[in-house]
Amino acid sequence: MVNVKSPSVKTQFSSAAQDLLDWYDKHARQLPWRIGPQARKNGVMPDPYRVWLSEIMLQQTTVPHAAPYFEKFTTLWPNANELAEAENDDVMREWAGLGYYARARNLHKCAKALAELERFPDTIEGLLALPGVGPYTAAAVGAIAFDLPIAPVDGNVERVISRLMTIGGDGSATGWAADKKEITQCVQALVPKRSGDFAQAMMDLGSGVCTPKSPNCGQCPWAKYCLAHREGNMESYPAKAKRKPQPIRKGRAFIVVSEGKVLLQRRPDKGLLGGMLMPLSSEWIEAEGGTDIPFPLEAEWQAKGQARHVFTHFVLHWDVFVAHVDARPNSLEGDWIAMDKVIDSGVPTVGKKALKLALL
DNA sequence: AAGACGGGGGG
DNA sequence: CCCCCAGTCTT
Repeated sequence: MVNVKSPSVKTQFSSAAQDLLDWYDKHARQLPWRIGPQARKNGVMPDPYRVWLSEIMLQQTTVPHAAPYFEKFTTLWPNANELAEAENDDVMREWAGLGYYARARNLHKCAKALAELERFPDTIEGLLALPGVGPYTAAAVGAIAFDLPIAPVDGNVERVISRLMTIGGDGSATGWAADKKEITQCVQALVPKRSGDFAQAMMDLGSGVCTPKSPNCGQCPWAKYCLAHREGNMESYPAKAKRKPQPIRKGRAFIVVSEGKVLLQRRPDKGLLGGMLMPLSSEWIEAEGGTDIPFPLEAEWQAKGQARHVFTHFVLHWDVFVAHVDARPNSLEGDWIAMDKVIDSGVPTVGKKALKLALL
């Protein structure tokens, strides 16, 4: 256990933090939601709304994937009040493809909560009270938007600190929960006055230099402090989580086309792909052999192949069928979307795969 | 403490 | 193909 209060450790940490800031001043990524280090030194601070929006999008999501969504959202809804007044269907449609759709529902809920407040919460407790904002996001927004003296701890920070201090590597005796607590204490002890830039520097370092595999230690401002680097054992930190094999679920997609339009239905708010538009489908079941799934209506169903999609905890094998019918069946509720528009109508990626098989 | 919850990128 | 994720909420 590192004693973060010992004077010699404090001195080392202070020097390491400064080295990181110096590196960040030279190498900071330019990102759509970011105010660069030079501007921040001149007193320019980012709009908390944009910081919050970016951090929600960046949960379990890479910068290149999130960036175009950020541009679209801020164009459509430049502030929390505008987002609060949006139709929920529009918010869900624009989120389609980003994944973890509970984030989108919480995003809209949060915007409505923000619209009721006099100003954006600028304390950790205030931020934590917002829907969809957990310990990481509260710390990130607090530090980046308000320079609160706190360090957000995400996967990048865990990896960087794990290596810097050789905490929680393969074969750690203490267990990951205790290791993570120690990592959090360490990075908190490192936080300098420029806490917002420090937080962003840690993300840039983890993302571009202290990468999970083949870290670029030659470019790292912390190589001279890094205990894992000294051991030459960087990739043993942090310990890799053991992964369970994912079961296979099977089902059938039923793409119904009538008068040049395709039927989509909105899924219930709770659960997988909650609140999203999807083509008709059977249930997705873990089944041993073949599945005998009934069709939802009498028609000439044409088999179009199998869409495969990896979810968090299972793999879907989705047999896609299409039927062209003369009249819209009265028995089927939903939205009818023009065939040439339906692929980009706000359907999650798994639904897109099935629609492409059926229509292209 | 464990499970649910998407999707894409890299080697 | 297998690895890695810029987490939060529920149970």
